[in-house]
Amino acid sequence: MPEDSITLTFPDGAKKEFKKNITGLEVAESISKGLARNALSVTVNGEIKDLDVPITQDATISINTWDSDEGQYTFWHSSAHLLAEAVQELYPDAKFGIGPPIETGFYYDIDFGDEPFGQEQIPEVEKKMIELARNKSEFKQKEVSKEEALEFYKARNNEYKVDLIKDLEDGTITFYEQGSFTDLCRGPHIPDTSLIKAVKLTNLAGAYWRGDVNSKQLTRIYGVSFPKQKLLDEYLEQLEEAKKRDHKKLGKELGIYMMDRMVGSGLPLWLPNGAVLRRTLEAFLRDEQVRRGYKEVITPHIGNIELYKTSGHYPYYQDSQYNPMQVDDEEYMLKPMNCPHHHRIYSNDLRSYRDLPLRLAEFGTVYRYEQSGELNGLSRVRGFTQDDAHIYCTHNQLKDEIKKTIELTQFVFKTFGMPVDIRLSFRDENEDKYGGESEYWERAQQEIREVADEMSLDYKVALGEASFYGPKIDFIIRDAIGRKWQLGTVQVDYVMPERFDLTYIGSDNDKHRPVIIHRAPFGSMERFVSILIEHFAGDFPLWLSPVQIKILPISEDFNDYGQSCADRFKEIGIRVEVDSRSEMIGAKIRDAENAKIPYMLIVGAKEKENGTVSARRHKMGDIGTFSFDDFFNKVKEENTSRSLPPNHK
RNA sequence: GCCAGUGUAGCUCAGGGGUAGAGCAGCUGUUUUGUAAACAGCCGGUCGUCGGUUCAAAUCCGGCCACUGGCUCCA
Repeated sequence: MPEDSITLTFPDGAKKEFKKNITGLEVAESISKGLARNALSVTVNGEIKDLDVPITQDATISINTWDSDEGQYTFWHSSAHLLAEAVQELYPDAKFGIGPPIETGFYYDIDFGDEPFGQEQIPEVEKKMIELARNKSEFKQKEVSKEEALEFYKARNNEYKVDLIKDLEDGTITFYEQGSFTDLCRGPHIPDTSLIKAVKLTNLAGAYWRGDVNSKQLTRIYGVSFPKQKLLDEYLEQLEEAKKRDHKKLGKELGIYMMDRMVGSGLPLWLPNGAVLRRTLEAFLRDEQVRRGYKEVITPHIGNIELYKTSGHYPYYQDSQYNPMQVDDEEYMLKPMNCPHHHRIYSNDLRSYRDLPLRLAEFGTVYRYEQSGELNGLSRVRGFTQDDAHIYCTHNQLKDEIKKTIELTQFVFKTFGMPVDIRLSFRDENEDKYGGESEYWERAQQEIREVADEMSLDYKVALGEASFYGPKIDFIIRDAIGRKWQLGTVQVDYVMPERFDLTYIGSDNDKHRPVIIHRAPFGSMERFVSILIEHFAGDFPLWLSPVQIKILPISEDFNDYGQSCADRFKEIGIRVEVDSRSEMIGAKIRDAENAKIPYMLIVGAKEKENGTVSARRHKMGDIGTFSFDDFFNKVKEENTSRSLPPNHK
C-alpha cells in the first residue's frame, strides 16, 4: 500500500482506500453526488467533525446527513449560530451565552441588556435568519490562543464567553465564523448556511447563566430548523397532535379531574370519570401484587417529625416539605413519603428469616412542596399518590426480588402497550451527595447489574442519577407518539435498615440486617394517569374506560329494552349508561363519540324484536348487528383480557 | 421562586376608553326520530382580583392570584 494512502471503514463494514488528507466531503463525493449534496458533517472514529477536515490516518467513517442523529445535531448546532447572527444584526448590543443543539432543535441564551425582548420580536428574528441563511455563508473554523479569545470577548464586554474561556485550555480553543458572526465554538458545523431552509422559533424562556439561580437570568430562545419546508410542516403537525392529546385539555373534556383555586394550586380533584379510571388502575396493580405475595397496608397522612429525621429525608429534602405543625408538644409533618411508616410496620414484630421477603404495599398519598412555576396539570402536583411498596429481604433473596419487581414492572407497561427502556441509575464520584457506606453502594450496584445481565435486559447505565440512599433501576417508557417518560423505579436500599435499626433473626439464631427494595411501577397515580391520557389520546382500552358502553335507543319507546340490556351488563360489573334523552339517533351517536365511549349499542324495533343489538365501535363506526349474548360475551372477554383499543398505534 | 405569555358566560372564542357579543352546552316547549349536530324560546358575565390614570376603564398603567411554555429542583 502506498504510504500516502489510508483505509477508511464505512458503517456497512466496507473498506476503501483513499489518499491521505482526504476530506469528508471528498469521500462523500466519491460515493455519490447526492450524498455530497446532503452531507452535513462526518463522524471519524466516533468523533463528529467538519466536512472539510483532512483525514490523516486509517479510520472508521460515516457521512452524516439529515437522516442521522449526528447530522441533525450538527445542523441544529449551526442553526443556533444562525439564530445568534440574526439577533446580532437586529440587536448589536446583545451578549451571547451558550447555544447548543438539543434533542429536537436548539437554543441560544442571550443577554439583551435593557432592550425588551418578547414574543413580538420573534417573527423579525425568524425572517432575518432565513434572509441570512440565503447568503450561503460558510462556517469557517479558526484556531485562537486563549489570550486572543479573551481579548476578543473582553473588547465586546461579553462576560459570559470570558467566563467560558477561562475554563478552557490554551491551544484547544476555536472560533467559528459565518457571515458577520463569530462565536467561541468547538464545532462541528455544516458547510454553509444555505442548507437551512426552514426555521421556527418555538419558545422564549428565562434561563440562569450556567443553571445557577444566583446568576443573571438570560433570555433563552428555542427553535427548530429543517433542510426542507415540508419537514417543518410535519413537525408543526406533530406539535398539533401532541396538543390534541394534552391531558389538561382531555382531562377537562372527559371529566377526569379539575383544579380549583379555592382548593389550592397543585391539588387536583378527581371527578367521577377520573376516579373510575384511577381505581381501575389501582385494582389492576393490587391484584397483580397480591398474586405476587405483597401485603397491603394503610398509613396516615401525617407523622411525627422524628420519623423523617430518622430516615434522613427531613434535612435532605427540607425545601420540598411543608412546614411542620405543632401537635401537643411535638412537631408533625404532612408525609412526604411512605417508606418510614412501612419501616415502622416492619419493626412492629420480631421478624424471622422465615418471614422474609416481606412485601408491604400501599397506595400512599404524599405531599411535597413544588415551586409554583413547576406545577403542571396532573403531571406535577403538590399532593399525589404513589403505588408504593417496600420489600424487606435477606441479602440472599435480593437478586431474586429485584428480578421479580422488574418482571412486574415490565408486565404492567406491556398491558398499556408502552415499550420500556431500562436505565441503571448509579451514583457518581461526588460522594457527599449520597448517604450510607460506600461498600453497600458498590455491592448494590453490582447486584443490580448482575440481575440486569442475567435477565438479558437491554440497559443503559447513568452515573449520578441515583437517589441519595441507593442506586435505582428506572423505567423509561415510550408513548404512542414516541415521547419518552420516566415512570417506575426499583431502588435498592442498604441505608434505611441501618437508620431504622431493622433486623431479622437468621437461621443461625443471630440478628441480621434486611435489605429494602423500594419500588413503584406507576410512580405516581396522578402523573401516570396524565401520561396514560396522552398515550391513548383519551381513547382508553375498554377495561379502563370510565363509561364502557352507551346504549342508544332509537326513540323513547325503546328505552325499556335498552335498560334491560344495560342491567345485564351491570350484573357483571360493566360500566354502562342508557341515553334516554329525546334526541335523534345521530345526536346521541355524536355525543357518545365525542365522549370517547368504546361501544355504542343502537336499539330500536328490530333489535327489541330479535333480541339483538346494533353495535358501533368508537372511531370505527358501525360494526354490525349481534345477538345480545354474542355481544355480551365479546365485551366480557375484551374487558377481562385488558385488550388494547383496535386502532391503537 | 425566576423569565416570557395568557386570563371576557359552564366550554370555544370575538370585541375593545362611552352601560357586554356569537356558537355550543343548560333550561322550557314542540318533535319520537335508524348510525357523527331536529326546531323554537329562555336563562346565563362586577370582562381573574385589588388599586391607579380618566368626566368615563372590560379596554390604558401597576400590584396580586391562577393558568401556559421554559429555567432551577424532583426522595
